Amino acid sequence: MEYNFREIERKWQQKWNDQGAYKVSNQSAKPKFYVLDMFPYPSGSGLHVGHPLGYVASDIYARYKRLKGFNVLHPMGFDAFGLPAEQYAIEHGVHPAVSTEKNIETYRKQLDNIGFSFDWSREVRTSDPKYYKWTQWIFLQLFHAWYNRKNNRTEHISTLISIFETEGNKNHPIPDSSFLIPNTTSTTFSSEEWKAFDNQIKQTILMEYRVAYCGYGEVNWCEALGTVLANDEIVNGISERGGYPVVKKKLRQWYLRITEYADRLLQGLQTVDFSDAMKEMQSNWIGKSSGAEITFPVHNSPFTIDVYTTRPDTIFGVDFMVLAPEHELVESITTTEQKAAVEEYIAYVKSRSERERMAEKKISGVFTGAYAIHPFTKKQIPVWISEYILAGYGTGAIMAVPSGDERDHKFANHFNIPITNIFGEGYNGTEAATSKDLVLHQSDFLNGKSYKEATEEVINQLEQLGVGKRKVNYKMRDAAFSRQRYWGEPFPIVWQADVAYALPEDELPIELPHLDSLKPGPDAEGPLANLTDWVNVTIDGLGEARREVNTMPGYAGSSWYFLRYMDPHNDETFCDKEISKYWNQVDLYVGGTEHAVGHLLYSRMWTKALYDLGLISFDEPFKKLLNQGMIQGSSRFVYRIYWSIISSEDFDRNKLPGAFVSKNFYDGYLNNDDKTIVSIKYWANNILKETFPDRSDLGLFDLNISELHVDVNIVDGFELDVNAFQKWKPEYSNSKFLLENNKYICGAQVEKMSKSKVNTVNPDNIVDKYGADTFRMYEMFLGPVEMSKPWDTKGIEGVHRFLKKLWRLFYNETGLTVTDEKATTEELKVLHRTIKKIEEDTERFSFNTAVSAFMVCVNELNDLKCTKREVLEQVLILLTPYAPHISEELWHRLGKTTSILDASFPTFEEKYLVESSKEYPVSINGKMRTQINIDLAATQEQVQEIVLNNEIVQKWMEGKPLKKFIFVKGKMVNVVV
RNA sequence: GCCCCGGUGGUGGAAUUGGUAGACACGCAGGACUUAAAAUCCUGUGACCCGCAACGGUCGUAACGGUUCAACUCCGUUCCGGGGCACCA
Repeated sequence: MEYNFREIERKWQQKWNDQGAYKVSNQSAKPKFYVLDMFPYPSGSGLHVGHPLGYVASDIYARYKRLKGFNVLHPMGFDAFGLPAEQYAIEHGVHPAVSTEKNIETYRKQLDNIGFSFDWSREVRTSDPKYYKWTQWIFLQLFHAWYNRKNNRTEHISTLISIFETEGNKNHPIPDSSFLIPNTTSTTFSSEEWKAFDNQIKQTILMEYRVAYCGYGEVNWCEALGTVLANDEIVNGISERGGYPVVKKKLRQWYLRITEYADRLLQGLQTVDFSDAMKEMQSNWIGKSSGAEITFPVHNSPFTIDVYTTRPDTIFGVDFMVLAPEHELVESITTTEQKAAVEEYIAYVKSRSERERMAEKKISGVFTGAYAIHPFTKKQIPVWISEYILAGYGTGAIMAVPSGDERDHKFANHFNIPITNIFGEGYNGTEAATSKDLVLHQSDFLNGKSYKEATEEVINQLEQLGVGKRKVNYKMRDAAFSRQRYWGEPFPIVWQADVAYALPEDELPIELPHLDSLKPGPDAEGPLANLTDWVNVTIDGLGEARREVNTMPGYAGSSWYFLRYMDPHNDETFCDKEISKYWNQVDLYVGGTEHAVGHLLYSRMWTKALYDLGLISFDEPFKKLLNQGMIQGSSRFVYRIYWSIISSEDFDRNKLPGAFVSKNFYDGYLNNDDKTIVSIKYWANNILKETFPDRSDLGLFDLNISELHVDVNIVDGFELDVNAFQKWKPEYSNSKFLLENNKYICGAQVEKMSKSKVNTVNPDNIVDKYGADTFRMYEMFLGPVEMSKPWDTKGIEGVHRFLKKLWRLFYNETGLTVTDEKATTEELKVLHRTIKKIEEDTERFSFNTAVSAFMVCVNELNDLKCTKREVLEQVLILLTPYAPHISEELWHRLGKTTSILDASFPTFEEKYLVESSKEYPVSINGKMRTQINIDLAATQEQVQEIVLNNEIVQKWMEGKPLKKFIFVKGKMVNVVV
């Protein structure tokens, strides 16, 4: 009986599916466990071997927990809305709905091949109206909500209105402190004033408080994509997708007021089990810093400059000030003499694209001619502008302390600004003293004080003088929440006279209308603006209105999908509160780090808002996050000669065959190795002679070789399958190959796995060749899940061999060999050692070492010729999460009638691992010297005596006196002499 | 520039708390079976040295230094690779 994995796997996948073996109920006496994968975006190129890495890991854990007696929720779905889907549709001339459907089907098939235990009856698709009805609904809750800073809660907007009606907004200032009440110069209003405002003004004011709000702001506009991008969708100033230039543009945009949650998002990190790297990435993104805002009056002028600094203690070291070139005060304070220079500089900064400003690092700036007055010394401080100060951060102005800040120091040196040393010997005159451990000098009342003391003291002084205050600052901005796109959720919003009105909840979903052409609308609006019939509506009680034509961004649907899995078919609510109370937080969330500051922050914010509004009962969505590494592709290259030919008259270039040289020759060519170049040229000229026998005038003019990606699937290791290559690229079917050792050797490089680099490996091929169980175990065997590594199919044979070996523990040529005999102690030792190891390794997500442990176990049972049912059954259960198909098959072949999926995880029994005597490793001065067999019942004194009397030990001690005798963890001893 | 992670045989990687470095697998070499091949199985496999033997010695976890009876593991400095953030005050 051979291990026929194809038949076995097909059979069990079918059976499990038919029996609904993975269906999970919302009611169970068992404890719950929620294992979630980041759902994939179904791209046109299908799944590659990198995608399932995390899914295999989570599937193993989910199956393991099931064996451990948990009611496990392990769902899967598709993140089907968003820019990529729209672009794919545009490129392929197919409607997004159609191509998305097709891609999902491909993904589904590929996923099914691998034998995951997903409960597909709970599948969600963000582009399904039944799903996005609730995305829209949640949006409305956020629109109807405001963030109450007094109690740090998201509340319904009605509570804000009643506050306004009784006391105005004096206790709840507008979040944007520079916002002025329309037709006034005030930022506050009384209850009487509120009551007197007309509806439009009231709505404008309320908009300033809403959690989901609309505002005008500078956004990242991408002309080529015709849409706005979020900060985290831009890489180095160009769009992440497509690599198009991005410029600043003022547009009406929806935002989520995520900044109000900054502190809670930060504090929440302490309650969740994320990796330190992930936590750090998020807290860096939130970017909380504390310091002071200080006001500097401008000499001989009515203006003042507000700066934000994290080092107010260094205030006596201020030698100059710097404003962002875009700072609003620049024009007002610049002196007549400096006007020309400043204007020239501002023009220069404007002429530089965002890209250039980011890429370059040279020091530039110009003096405004103005002076600020130091709040304590009353000294005059020159005010400069420079592009290294950004208008968007802090106040857009700084007090520069060159002796304490590296960039300020370089700036001062560059422009010969004298530097005040406030750190005494701590500052060496050549580079800034950035350490916080230094004591202040030349700092008046702060002299001799440390960073901490001085900061306290100076802020108190500033506050007393009324020229500064303690200030906490965040780097994070509110999240842009609208896109000028088609393929996303429409907003349940209509506009009338510049006021946004929410559509009633019972009209949801606002379905995305069908659109044939996806070209952007007029005035930088999305494609929906073209659909005038849909856009213009008449609303009961409101009259004629215009629909919001933006759609929601990709992260809208993914910010709450983990809740929908709990109760996916509910038409009454997004997720029944009792049910979400049962499943509660996601116990294990598996996915890549690339979502660190996008999706993960947004879903954490949504969860907090929903929690505040009383809709769910927990405020952190993910208890434990496991980051899987990326599987990179290992690209292969061939090296083609470009024919540059000397000829006296025309010839048919089409007849020229492709000419490829093996890697060795290419290396020689790169290194300018004369011998290699001569031999390549000789070879190439021979090809010319063969191809054009009657043309002796043809000759190679210059050697020019370039590398070409070649499909990794036709390369065995590094050796190219020449025939397959010629089949793959028919234009090279008559190509010539310059071989080394009779082989064509390819070059290699580790790159991101992508279709364009033809280095993708389709899991279907691996599964077909070795089976899903082998594939699953091999993906784990590759290394720790968290680590990125290049895909390499080479070692897969070893894992496959392991499964065949396992099969032969049950079967030989004649049939089933399993017996009901009692297992020997030796055999039980092997079993229990394995139980312990598998349990420990699975619990700590060390799946690679677990796979190794299985291999050791089978090798040992094989050596013992173990055929005992008692042992083998338990091994199968252990193996189920890792290789479910073969386990289930053998389980049934042992005569079981119930599924192994419902077995329970074996209990480890210590007694089988207890030994009566053991080899004590003995080290002398920490160096391993020998092993001595000692009865475990021996006391420490007896062990010491035996060891010291040992011949070998005595030889090594060479008669030196014993200094110390150390027992190490009860398993070895160290003799110190 | 700053922050984080990492660097272990020919290769992927083990070593969970400072306690026998190199588990497991690939590759390679040799052998068994076979007419042959595939498949399978067995043996060897960090480097160097000594020797008839070995259950002998020395070195060895990027480099250097430190702490310790004992360091892949902790500390310091440097180099290299990967990722993140970026004139963020």
